[in-house]
Amino acid sequence: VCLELWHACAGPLISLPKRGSVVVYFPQGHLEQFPDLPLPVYDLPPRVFCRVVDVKLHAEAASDEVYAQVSLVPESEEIEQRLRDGIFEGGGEEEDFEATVKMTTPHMFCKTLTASDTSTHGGFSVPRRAAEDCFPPLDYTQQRPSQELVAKDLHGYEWKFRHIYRGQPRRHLLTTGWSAFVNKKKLVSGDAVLFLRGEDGELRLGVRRAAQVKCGPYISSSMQSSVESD
Amino acid sequence: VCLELWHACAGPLISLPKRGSVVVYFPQGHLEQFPDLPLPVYDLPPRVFCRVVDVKLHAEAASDEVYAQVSLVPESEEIEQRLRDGIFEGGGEEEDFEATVKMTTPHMFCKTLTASDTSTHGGFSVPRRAAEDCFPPLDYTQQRPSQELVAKDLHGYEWKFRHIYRGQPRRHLLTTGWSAFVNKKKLVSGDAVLFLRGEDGELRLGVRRAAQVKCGPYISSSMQSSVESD
DNA sequence: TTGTCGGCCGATCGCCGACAA
DNA sequence: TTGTCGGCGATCGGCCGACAA
Repeated sequence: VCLELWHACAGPLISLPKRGSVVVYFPQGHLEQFPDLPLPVYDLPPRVFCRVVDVKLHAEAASDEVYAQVSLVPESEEIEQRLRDGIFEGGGEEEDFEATVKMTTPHMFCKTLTASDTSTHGGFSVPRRAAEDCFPPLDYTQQRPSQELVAKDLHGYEWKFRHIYRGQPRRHLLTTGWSAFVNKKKLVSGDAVLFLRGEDGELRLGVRRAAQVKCGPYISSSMQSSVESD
Repeated sequence: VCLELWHACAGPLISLPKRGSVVVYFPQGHLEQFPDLPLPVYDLPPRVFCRVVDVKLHAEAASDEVYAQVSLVPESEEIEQRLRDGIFEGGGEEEDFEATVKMTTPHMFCKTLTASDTSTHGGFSVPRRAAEDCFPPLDYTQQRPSQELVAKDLHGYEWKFRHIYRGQPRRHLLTTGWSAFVNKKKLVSGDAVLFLRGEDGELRLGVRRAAQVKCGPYISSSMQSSVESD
């Protein structure tokens, strides 16, 4: 999974702990996901100091929803006590990925889809700055310059679009290929699409759904066995 | 869930134990569904004699796959021993539902879908006997007699079809409404559709997917807690 | 008896610039 | 600069009988 794309899709509010850092794990939050769990969990402490041994980035195959798999191992009581006393060694600092992305990957844009963008009547209207920043330059000497764009999503799947500069006044549009993308990703007006040009010039794209009723972040049970493994 | 329709969809190879009967439960088969189960399961006996206290019929909302929820309670050791000795009281007899259905519900048919049935080019060709057995009679004095059919699926959802008798030579067809059904149920050539007219004359329909790679029957963990409850 | 096809017509898709916010 | 619309050509869906398996 492309690191920059993952964070772009996750949005600025999401930050992840660094691998090797220490975080506080609240079993209660985990339990609320499994009210019927047949485990003897009544004596679990309210919080456990854990070392982050791995962070894996994923995306739902069906919805493209991004999530992270954070593997934890409980710290020894000794270290735990020192942490409790305020001696934070390798504490739970997080990476400010937005800032990093802005510096190393300036060629990115995110647009909230309009009714016209998602209707079957036409294509996608690309903001001028976005097209100039992220897409390969067109041959503006032609009357209606166009090219084929190829962009990979979080799963590595390649999407093809016809990018054309036309109309009076002139504007950038994605036409052929766009509706297929909207349909497959089940995008609706209000959702956002984002493009991102990597250092290598490779184009990537992702989606960010409009805010909706959510069930809160899912905490998988495989995390639990990591905790138990100590 | 309609009892006859459930068994029609399940097919002739599926039979269920009667409520109140005694069956042999193999924990091993259950465990294979949960290789990572964090339970102390090493001392489970290879088989447990159980009383069937309930049998509930269900169908997957997404795929219409039928499955049954069989609630078990372990028998006492005493009865278990008597059963072991060959004294079968209320043993695990099963209902031959196919035979019962054939007697009480003769108005049923099952057809494997052809390429033409599932193509977008046309509708569904109804076998003559099927239409005459299951559908309300048409007014054959008309040149192209037709009627609207309404049929409920396993979830109670009503599907509407235009049933027409036309062509040279004459044949029964389902036209308007058929493609919507094919799309929603994601039917492909090789799958089967089945119609069934109940005693009350009400029409029902179900699907039976073509044989494919399966993961074997799913054994839910709620069954487990029933076993544990003793 | 019924599976597939060509013909045909209407609905929808999707590309275009006009126009205005 | 860009969101929405009318126009319109191409494609597709879906109903029909012809024909043959």
